[in-house]
Amino acid sequence: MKSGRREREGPQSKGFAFPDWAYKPESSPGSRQIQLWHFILELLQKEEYQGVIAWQGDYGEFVIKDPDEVARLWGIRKCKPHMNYDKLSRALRYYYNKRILHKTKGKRFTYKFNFSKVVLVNYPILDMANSPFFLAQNHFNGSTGTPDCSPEVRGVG
DNA sequence: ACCGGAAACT
DNA sequence: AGTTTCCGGT
Repeated sequence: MKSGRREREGPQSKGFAFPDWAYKPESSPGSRQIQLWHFILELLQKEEYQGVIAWQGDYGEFVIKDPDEVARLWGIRKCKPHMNYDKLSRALRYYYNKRILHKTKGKRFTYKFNFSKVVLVNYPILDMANSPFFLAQNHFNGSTGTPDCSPEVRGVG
């Protein structure tokens, strides 16, 4: 039988799930703040946000059901009170060239992840054996979405 | 709604 | 580098 870890699967998710190691606590080396695509993944992972953003359609495809709310939540996380969908979507558009995302044309508020890129670039799968991802996964899942500007995470020293 | 250049900010 | 802000164009 397969030795891989079981994939996360919500009760009502239609067979779609990320492998556990796709979850990462923070951003890639270089930037300290959470990245937008991490945040999107985070919302997508939680069932309480299925009315706001959810997987839909093809593999890796998701639809933003409530653009204003997603923008609001992103604004809270980044402490940008004036965030809106216009600006958030600009950030998503920068992912096109980076090949992290692309737009599903014709479908409103619908984008699609390029998992091969997202996964391979950000997580050295080959190094999974002794990677901190399995540990990080717990950290990630335990995250309640504390804003990066929160005093809790800001300066302790 | 969606696109992408340009400049500013971190 | 990864956005945030702004905006003219489709």
